[in-house]
Amino acid sequence: MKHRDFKQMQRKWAQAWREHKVYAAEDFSKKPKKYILAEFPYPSGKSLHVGHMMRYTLPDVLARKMRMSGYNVLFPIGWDAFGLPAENAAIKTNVHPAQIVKEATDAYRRVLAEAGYGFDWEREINTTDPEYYKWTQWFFLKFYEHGLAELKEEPVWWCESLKTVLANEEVIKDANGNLVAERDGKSPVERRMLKQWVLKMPLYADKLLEGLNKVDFPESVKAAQINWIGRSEGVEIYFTVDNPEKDKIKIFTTRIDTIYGATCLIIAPEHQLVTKLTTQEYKIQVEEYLAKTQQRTEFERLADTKEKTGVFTGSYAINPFNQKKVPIWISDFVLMNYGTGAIMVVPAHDARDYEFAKKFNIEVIQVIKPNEPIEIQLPYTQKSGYLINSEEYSNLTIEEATNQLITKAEREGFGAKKVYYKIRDWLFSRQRYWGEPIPLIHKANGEVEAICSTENPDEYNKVLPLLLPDVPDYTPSSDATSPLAKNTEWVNTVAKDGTPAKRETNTMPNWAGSCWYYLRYIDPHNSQTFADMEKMKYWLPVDMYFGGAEHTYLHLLYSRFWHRFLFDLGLVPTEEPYAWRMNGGILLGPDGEKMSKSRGNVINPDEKIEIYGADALRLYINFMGPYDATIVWQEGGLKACRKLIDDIYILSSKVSDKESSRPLKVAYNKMVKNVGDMIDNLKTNTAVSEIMIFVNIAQKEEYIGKDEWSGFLKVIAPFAPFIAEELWQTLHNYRFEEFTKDKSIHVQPWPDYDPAMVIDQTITIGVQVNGKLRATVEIERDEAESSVREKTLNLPAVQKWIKDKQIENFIYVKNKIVNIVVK
RNA sequence: GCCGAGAUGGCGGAAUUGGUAGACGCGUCGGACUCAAAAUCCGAUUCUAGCAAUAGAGUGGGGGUUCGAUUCCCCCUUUCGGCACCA
Repeated sequence: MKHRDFKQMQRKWAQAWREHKVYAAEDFSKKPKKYILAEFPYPSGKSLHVGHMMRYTLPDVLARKMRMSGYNVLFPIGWDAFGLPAENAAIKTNVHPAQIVKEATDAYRRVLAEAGYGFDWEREINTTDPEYYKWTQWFFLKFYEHGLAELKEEPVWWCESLKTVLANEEVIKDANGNLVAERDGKSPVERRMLKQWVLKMPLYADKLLEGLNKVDFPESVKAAQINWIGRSEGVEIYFTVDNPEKDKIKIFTTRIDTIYGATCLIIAPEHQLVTKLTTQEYKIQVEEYLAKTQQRTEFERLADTKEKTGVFTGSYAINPFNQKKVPIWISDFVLMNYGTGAIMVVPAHDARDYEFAKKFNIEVIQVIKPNEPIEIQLPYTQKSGYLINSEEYSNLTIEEATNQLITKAEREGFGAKKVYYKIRDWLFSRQRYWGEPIPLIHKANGEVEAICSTENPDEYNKVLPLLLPDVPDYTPSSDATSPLAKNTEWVNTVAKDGTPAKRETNTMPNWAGSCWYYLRYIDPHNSQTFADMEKMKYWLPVDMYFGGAEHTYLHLLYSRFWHRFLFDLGLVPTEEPYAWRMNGGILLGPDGEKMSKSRGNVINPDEKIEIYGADALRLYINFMGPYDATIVWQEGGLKACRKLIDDIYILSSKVSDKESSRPLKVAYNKMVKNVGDMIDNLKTNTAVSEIMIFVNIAQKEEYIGKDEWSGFLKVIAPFAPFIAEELWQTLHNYRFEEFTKDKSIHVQPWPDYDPAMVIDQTITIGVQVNGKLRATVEIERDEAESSVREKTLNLPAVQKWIKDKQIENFIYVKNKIVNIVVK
């Protein structure tokens, strides 16, 4: 008896569960809450990708198990639907992006349900829904009102093939080291000078760092975010130029202790003093150098780190500590957009400085010596040792010297402590159509005005959402103007004072909507506010957050920033949005290579569900390995899972009113305990193994008692929700027409196990002689050592090894192992 | 260069606080059923030697701690991912 008509069954139950709201979460329930979140999909293309299934399967198993274990579980889903794929498809097919999104979400919704995911469909959200983006716009205005959203003219990343600017976080290196758009992994980017909206994320750098101590994220994510934020504590020192105007050059260093070893200053080619400091004598060389650096793209400048280049300006500066005169050079390895755009060169203690000094014959003075009298090679870059050649600071430790040097600089006014960060402003405007309109206007006099105040509901409810208008043509252009600019009727408006004004025509990046979607799930239909505070207090923070590693610097950083800002305004109850995070691994094709259409090794979940059924595919995804591992697809494993389901159907014919045999009861209780523990520890691969072990044992039995069968179905319910439901209904002789939520297996309590049953009374332990296993012996649980000793010493296999020898030590670890040490 | 995570049979992967390494599954081999194949079922399967009992080796490599190490410590190799002239 096999059940192969899974398609019809999947559809039937998916529909019934949805109609009866089997997976609905309850606000303010007295049960303990669990908010389990998996990153919501971007609906593009025809259907689900196997990556989606990799991402949602384990969280779904967990959510189902938690629900059965008595938790009030919130496991929601929605659509992150603004952005390029829908827009590009729209341009190509001449269908409105809203229509494309609708078709895609309809398809996704159906497939997700038929794959057996128990989402709370009552809370489905869509970032492109005006009722949703009304609040995205409202939040943006909050940033604007608090001075965190700003219009800035600076070099930004422009992507010509996507025809929009991109944020730093959206620019990555491809396999060849070229800078490309993260979106598609191939479109090259270039620098352009443009006036754009930014969110001032660096102002939250310290809070974002501190917040990491309060959350349970993988080490890799924490380390990566810390590195991306790039906090660096140091000192700014003002060197005086030896010229009639006594110009000051501000340098930044984290190694003030090495200042007596500074033998040169270097300023960036873009530094404002370049022209002034260049003497007549060096003018030609400097101009040549500047021309050469300008030709090099930023990419070349960053990539070409092997060979240092530079040119002397002809000017000198005075080290304020020892009045030493040092030459001022220009080099493109000094970056204008970090620190002060000027550095002191200490060749003896910095690898880059050393390289530069060697090439241009700059003096090298060693000022730090390691504590141990060991031979060292310059540059000595370790931050340990004591000072030499540093006048009154000589012989001090690095820490002592650092403190004293800072004190002196601050007292005498030629320096100050300073912290710099690598993290930059978040570039927040895009020149594309399919995004949230930015709710600001530009007055004729150049002033920017918000279209409403976020403090006044009467006002903002009238003008928000600022609807995305229709335009004759969404095609983006190369001149960095947005398609919205083509709708002049929409663009022309009036300011509050009645003067003519133009609307901001850039749109928000598609990351905007995902910055707060987890808040909206909590209260998706609220028309008064983005989410009710009491409901947020009940549900927040997200207890477990599953997603992709690619979002470490993007979504995961952006949304933490967004949330922390809202917390500071008192709008959300927690400092951090996500208490715990796990990144999903990657699924490789059957050939062990990354899946790609060109390689033809892409696994299509629709196809697999068609052949093997959703339950089998879900079991296999759980079985193939840990959630965060990189795993190779093995069709055989999927077949084995299909076979497991067939075996379960066959087993159902053995269900009897008689009591199960003792061995089966033991196996059952162990299975219930192990599977439960393993799901709780997210080890669903071994949980599936435990189910297989039980099935293997049960197959050898003549019959299975109803109690064990009923518990077994509950245990498999999170993994194989369809077959579990089907067999549960059969077991109870329920009629489908009379289905109600409380008859569903998925709301039944998780089965208990008998602790006495899971502990074996007779156990087999290993017997070692000198640490080598020589035999095994059967003992009673907690058997006395003397008895175990007698038993083991008499074993022939042991006798053989100890016969003429003296027993030095007899180690018996209770119920675990015996080790006989002989000489 | 820096940061993070890894390295266990032919393959995916298992192994509470250190306590019988290789669970479970795939694959392979042998057998049953069949005219035959598929499907299914039964058995074997870390490697080496041996007909076998058995012995030796074995969790990337080398040391160390321990009665005992996949697990703890030190050094090294290597794979994957990320960052990278950030002063």
